[in-house]
Amino acid sequence: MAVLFANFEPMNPHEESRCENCIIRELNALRSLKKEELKAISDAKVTRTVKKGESIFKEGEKLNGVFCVRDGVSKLSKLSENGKDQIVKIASKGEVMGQRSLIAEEAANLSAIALNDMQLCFIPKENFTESISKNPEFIQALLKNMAHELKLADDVIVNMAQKTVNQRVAGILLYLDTHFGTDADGYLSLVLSRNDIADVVGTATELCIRTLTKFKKEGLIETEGKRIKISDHDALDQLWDGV
Amino acid sequence: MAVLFANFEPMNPHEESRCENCIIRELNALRSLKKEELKAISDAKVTRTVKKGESIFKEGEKLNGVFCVRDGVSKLSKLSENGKDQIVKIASKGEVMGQRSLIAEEAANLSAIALNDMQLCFIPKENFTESISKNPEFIQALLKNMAHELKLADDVIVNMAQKTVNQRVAGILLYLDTHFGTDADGYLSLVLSRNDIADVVGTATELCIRTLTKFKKEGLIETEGKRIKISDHDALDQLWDGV
DNA sequence: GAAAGCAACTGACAAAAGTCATCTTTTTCG
DNA sequence: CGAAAAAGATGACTTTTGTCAGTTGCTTTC
Repeated sequence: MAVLFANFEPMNPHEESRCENCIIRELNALRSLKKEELKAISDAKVTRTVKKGESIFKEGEKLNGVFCVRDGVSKLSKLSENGKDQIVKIASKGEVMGQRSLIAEEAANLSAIALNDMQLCFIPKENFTESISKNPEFIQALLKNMAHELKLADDVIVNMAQKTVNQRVAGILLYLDTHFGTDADGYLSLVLSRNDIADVVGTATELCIRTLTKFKKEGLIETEGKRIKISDHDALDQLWDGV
Repeated sequence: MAVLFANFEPMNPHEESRCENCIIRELNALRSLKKEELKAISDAKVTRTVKKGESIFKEGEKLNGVFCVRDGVSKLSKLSENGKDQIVKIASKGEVMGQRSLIAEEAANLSAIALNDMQLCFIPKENFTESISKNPEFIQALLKNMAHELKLADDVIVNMAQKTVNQRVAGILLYLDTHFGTDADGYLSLVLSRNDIADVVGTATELCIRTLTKFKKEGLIETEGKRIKISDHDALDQLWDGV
């Protein structure tokens, strides 16, 4: 399985996207939040609309709550010292952004930017931390979750350090396929700019484009504008695995 | 500050290294473990000696406890699919290994190998998980800790993806300096093989050696056998920062 | 203390990745 | 709509990184 992000499993598309559902899904696999807590959180939340390209929060900012993605997709990136952005995570429906910062009581380490029009729920810090301090099951679920994310992060470190750009580009394509699926024509549903793909892979945009062009010539993918269709999934898998 | 590992702050060298201290230090900045719990853990622990080069645990293994480092240094690495080892962390006195796996209830993601002769305390799973389930302050300290490690891991991802081998070699030298200090002659106290340095940096041993040779010619470092002395700390800093 | 084995090192070359300039296509917006 | 801006694409070139083959030198061990 192509691990380029410390992400959660793909969401069941039939799942509802109400806020109650979203916080349960991300933070609370064990359904450990009590009814009253959900109600309290639900009442406190503020819904916000963010347009494509707009910033949700920036690295270094102090967050006073967490954002739950109701709809749309956001990239979480960090500016490296050489001036290039590195995309560390892609958050979509049902995922929560900012909880790491709240828990660690640190400023945000990443910037969040909307990749398309989004609907967000904002849950104030107080509601979030209250659940942490008062509900042991909730903390345990959170802890387990973080421990799992930490493993995935280690995997990403290994992949970034050891895989070639070729392999990592194959990886992001497979990732987009398993996590966001394809449209009616077989094209990857989540359309990223070449520049964003390069920022995920950690390479220059030109090399990213060249790599995609090469994949196209080799019959691994087809493209139409910025849209990409995977035509030889197995070959991409093998490329990723280094066969 | 050079972040090549998701590690903790350097340990105060005057701190005692009894087990009570070690688990407090790593997992329990808030001194949240109660006296009786410490006693119970202390009684249950098993001390073990591991010689240089020996394995402590291997990735894929199921751990039935955590290891606390009493003395010596261990590398935590993962074999990438292309057959190369990537060192993800260096654990030294006072640090705990294996807790991530226990918390996530997953097999070990990393292998631990002693870099020199070591003294370890083994704390059985039951003692560890009991503290987790019964002591809310303990979990909170752990959670906060994990959240912080996650931030560091993200930083490492960015560094591996965006920095050159040159910069990353400078980074590990600075890291070794701040975390393990120097001996009487000014040489870095923790002596790694060129191969291990390469495995931290994520490059080939030959390139790692060449880079060190270049640093030597440029007057950034001096070497004597495998020992390394930093002669121009500022220049290494600037290199790391990409100035 | 000699042989074996390993780690450090070097040269020569190949492959991968980055950069700069330029051109084309698509998208955005007044 | 049409101009301007942004994104995509490609060529030519440089730099970085990887690989293979081999030498040197240290250290371990019988």
